[in-house]
Amino acid sequence: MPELPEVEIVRQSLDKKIKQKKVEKVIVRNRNLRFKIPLNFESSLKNQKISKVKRFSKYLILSLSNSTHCLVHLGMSGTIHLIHNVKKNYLTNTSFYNSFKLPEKHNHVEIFFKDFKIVYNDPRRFGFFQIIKDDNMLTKRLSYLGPEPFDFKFNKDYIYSFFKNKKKNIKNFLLDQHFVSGIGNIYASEILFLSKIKPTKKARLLKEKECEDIAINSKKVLLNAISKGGSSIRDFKNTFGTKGNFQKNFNVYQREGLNCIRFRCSGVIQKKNISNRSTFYCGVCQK
DNA sequence: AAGAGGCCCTGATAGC
DNA sequence: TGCTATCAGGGCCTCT
Repeated sequence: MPELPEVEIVRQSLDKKIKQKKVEKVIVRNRNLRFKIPLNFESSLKNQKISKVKRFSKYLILSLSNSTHCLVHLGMSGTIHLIHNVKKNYLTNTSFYNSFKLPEKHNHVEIFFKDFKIVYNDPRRFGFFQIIKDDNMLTKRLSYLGPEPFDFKFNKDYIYSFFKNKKKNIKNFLLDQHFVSGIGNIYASEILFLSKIKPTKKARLLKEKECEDIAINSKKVLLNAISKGGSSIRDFKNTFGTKGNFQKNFNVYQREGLNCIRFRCSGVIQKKNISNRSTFYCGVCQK
């Protein structure tokens, strides 16, 4: 489900809702996520105020009033649902919230606030929750990640020099969080399409101009996705239950066999497995 | 050290 | 209808 733009959408709606709110109760129904949720997880959250909801790459960070952090990753299939006290829903204008029905299964973590709760649902359980002791530990925990595409460090020179002597193909590098963080399988294909680069091209063969295009188009694709509310394939919704719209803007992803949208290009969109992830590209205009 | 591949897990869908 | 195989937006671990 979530690449950087989807996580950012969740962050925005979550921050609006729980900033400065106190956690009243925590229920963990299944501790077996990617990492086992420790037994003291509940007590580390309870009675803490959420000072802010932040995000880095695909990680959500709930910063708590005692300067610890709750690090959250949604994995492939994690979603966060906002559930209001039912009684109050009839009295207030909440069609907004009611549009997001809580699934029946896989609600692993519930965090209660005064008059609502947030529920973490994750069928595949690739996501996780971790308590991080302080800012230093948080920095350490995330230090393996490369710059986000928005970072000024993610520029032509960085990319070009990183790719020196690298034998892997460019598609794999866009997915490599050590190189750049936040891009996932959908947006990797989209970025390469805009950059007119074939996903199987070896990284060390990229020209400086192509590296520059990657820097520019990575920002462009992700920012555009955020502005459209993320991509709602497989029903991604933000915490309020509103669907994103970016999937209507896919140029190549899930468009196998359809015509290339590029002006005067006669190509047809191809689908190819690269390291077991499906990859879409135009066989004609991406070189 | 870089790179390839397997694995964690459930659910939806396609094909027989 | 019911079986099996394949695929899904991520990332960690191991092996070479």
